[in-house]
Amino acid sequence: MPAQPLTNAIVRVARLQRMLAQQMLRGVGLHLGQELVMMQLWERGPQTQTELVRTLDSDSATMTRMVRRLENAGFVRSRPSPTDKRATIIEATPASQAVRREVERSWADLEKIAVGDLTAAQQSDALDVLRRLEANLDAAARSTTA
Amino acid sequence: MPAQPLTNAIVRVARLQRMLAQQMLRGVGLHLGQELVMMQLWERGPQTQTELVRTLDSDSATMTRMVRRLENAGFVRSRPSPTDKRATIIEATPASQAVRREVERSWADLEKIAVGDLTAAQQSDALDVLRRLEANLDAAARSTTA
DNA sequence: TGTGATTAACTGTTCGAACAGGTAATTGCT
DNA sequence: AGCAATTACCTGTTCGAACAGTTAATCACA
Repeated sequence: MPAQPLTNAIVRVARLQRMLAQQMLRGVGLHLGQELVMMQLWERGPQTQTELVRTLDSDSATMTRMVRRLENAGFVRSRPSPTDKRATIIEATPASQAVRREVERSWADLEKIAVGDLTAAQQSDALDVLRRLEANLDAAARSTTA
Repeated sequence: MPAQPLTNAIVRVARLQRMLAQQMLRGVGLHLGQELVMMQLWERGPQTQTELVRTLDSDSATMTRMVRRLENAGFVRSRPSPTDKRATIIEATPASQAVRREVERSWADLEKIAVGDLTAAQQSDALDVLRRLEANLDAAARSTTA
């Protein structure tokens, strides 16, 4: 029994989830994290890098390079914004649609794995617990960041 | 409400926890992940790199470089194993003890933040939930890895 | 005892994550 | 209109994470 049970449990769960997601994405040709960008683009359509950063709670520098790699890999295309010369609009390429279904299936599988044999009520409890933890951590993060 | 509620919740909780841990470690001079190595060495004493890799569920290549950086930073010292010429024994330096208390306090703080105002019963429930998720994910990870 | 498999550590490479800065475009306010 | 602050994006750098492949030492067993 570790000294910080919750903290350690979160670390372990997150690492396992990460590992599984990575395995699943491997066949698709996406690196861990890139799937979040693609799903965002598939679902909400073309948008600015800054919009992606904000929605995914990411970093400007990380997004610049991630977009460049996705572009080199043919998953994404970028064009200058017509209204703001500083901004770049990113969109999923038609070719990327070929892997969309598989990415979405991977995430559905991941959820299914996590759920396991939990009953509907237990799933709901689990979600409550995670939301509670998130709220607690978020409050602390906000107070030290701000 | 996201399509994969548990998956997304885990991702968010883990990211917040990570951010907070990083903030806390910053003042100590340790990078995220290095604190796990140090705590292992502080608690269980000198040990082989391979032992660290196994206990922390890490990677041989990652550990090689992490140890080298910790050594350059003065937190760790390495010496050849007397019984196995392939192996290196790593130990925490006396100097590293200066930050031990602060690292341990940080982890205690992190736990306290996660716990928030949860009652003892709720904490126990939360732990059960996380253990359940871990077991589910672990089973899947093992079956695909093996 | 010698030989083939395993093990411990290392290098090379690519990636996301984070921080520090830097430039050009835009906005806000006087 | 003009200037300061903000914003969007970028580069440089350091880190852990993961994968592939190398070398040297050790082990297992025929």
